[in-house]
Amino acid sequence: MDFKLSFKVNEAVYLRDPEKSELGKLIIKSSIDLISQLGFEAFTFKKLATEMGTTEASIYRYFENKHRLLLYIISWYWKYMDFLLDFQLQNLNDKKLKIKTIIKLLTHELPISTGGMDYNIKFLNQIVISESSKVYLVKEVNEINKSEVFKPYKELCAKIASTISEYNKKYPYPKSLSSTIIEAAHHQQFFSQHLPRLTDVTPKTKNEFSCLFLENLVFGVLG
Amino acid sequence: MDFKLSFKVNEAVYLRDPEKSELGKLIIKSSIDLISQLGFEAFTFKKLATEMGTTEASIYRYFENKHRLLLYIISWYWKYMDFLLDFQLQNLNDKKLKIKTIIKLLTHELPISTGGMDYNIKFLNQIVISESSKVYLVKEVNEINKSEVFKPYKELCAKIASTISEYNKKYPYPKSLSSTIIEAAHHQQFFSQHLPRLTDVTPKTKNEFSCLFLENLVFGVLG
DNA sequence: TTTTAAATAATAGTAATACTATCATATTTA
DNA sequence: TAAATATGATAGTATTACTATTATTTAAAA
Repeated sequence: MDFKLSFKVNEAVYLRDPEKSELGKLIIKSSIDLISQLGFEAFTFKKLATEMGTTEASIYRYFENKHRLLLYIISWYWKYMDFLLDFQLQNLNDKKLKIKTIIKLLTHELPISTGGMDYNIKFLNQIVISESSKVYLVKEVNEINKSEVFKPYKELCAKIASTISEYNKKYPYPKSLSSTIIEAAHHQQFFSQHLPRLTDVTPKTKNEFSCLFLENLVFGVLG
Repeated sequence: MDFKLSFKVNEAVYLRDPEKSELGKLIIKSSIDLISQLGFEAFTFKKLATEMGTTEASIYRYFENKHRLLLYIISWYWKYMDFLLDFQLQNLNDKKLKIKTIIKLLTHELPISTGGMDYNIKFLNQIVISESSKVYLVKEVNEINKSEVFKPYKELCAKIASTISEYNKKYPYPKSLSSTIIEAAHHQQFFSQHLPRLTDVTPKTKNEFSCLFLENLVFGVLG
């Protein structure tokens, strides 16, 4: 099985499409490595350029600033999740199993053959957990939102919401529950790693914890 | 009723205790105003100093950097919430009502007579919603956590968790539910303001929405 | 194949940020 | 009254977050 995964990210996010050149793809790949290593605050275009053996100016031709670059990476991830969701939910008829599959997808490192994948998924996962909320928790959120760059997140959220509504037609908050489990999946994973007192994680449940908590939560509310 | 609210924030957060001088108190007050106005990313000590009519150097004598200052503000808020919680839960015997009170506290602008309060609570609230997760979503989280500066958050979380356990002794994830409702209270408020498609907010429910969603969620899981 | 256009590299430069250091002066405390 | 402490005023540095210019390489069109 030889294939390439590629997703079209909204043009407003970049100045030049990074998927369309080798340098562009290297920028994304290297950013994922470097952001996961340094954290978003310490990550700079200078460091990225040095790491890649190119210049700051070259990177600025692709992205206006590092926030846009992060937005690109996170958007890519949301599209990727959307794809995986379609892929894994197809042929599933059991509605409960559908929701369980969604929760597994949200709380585990993503499964994919490394063959078709240029980016380090383990690192991408860490970035999504620690940095994704920084793309919208900014003063300019309303401005940024106008260019529809948050669409992938909204679509993912809507898709999960429709699965929730399928499972329980009467539940009144499918979208809020959906965004809550996405966000909770991230912060429960973060907390269980770094601030375990904010969770009920135990050494034994370590890897399964966030998944178990969310399953209990979701089926608790939905019945 | 004439009183002053003041909470001891962990010494590791500051270089000099801002509660102990007029300049210190002005730093906190002005920071709350300026961060809520500019957002944390655009907020700098230079701008704060200019706003206050003092110098950068003076502010650096109180806080190592702006991240520590934010941590101070957020810690103060957590302690304040803890106090309000004690205050509002005292004499309440109905366990369901206790949880409802907690959710109201988390999802509404905080009620307090302006008399005893130096800080702008409306602004503080906006900061907590938009910026609070930035204090722990950093690469140095483990290092920072060693100095116990996240204790106020953990204690608040533990307090809410114990109320949850009181209500339903068998529920296995009181702390995770607690941190989840705290975080969800913030992001559902943020989303319903800025990215409403991620929620089920309606023009009619606007102000009550996050509260209603969380009540439904919590009593859904806890029975 | 040549011409042309586009992408990248190399280099330089600027304003702002995130600090650190020094010294004088004012204020408090011993 | 002396000594310690807090603040103000000023300066300075390394890094960040860009923008601009020109030369060189690579790719596309004629």
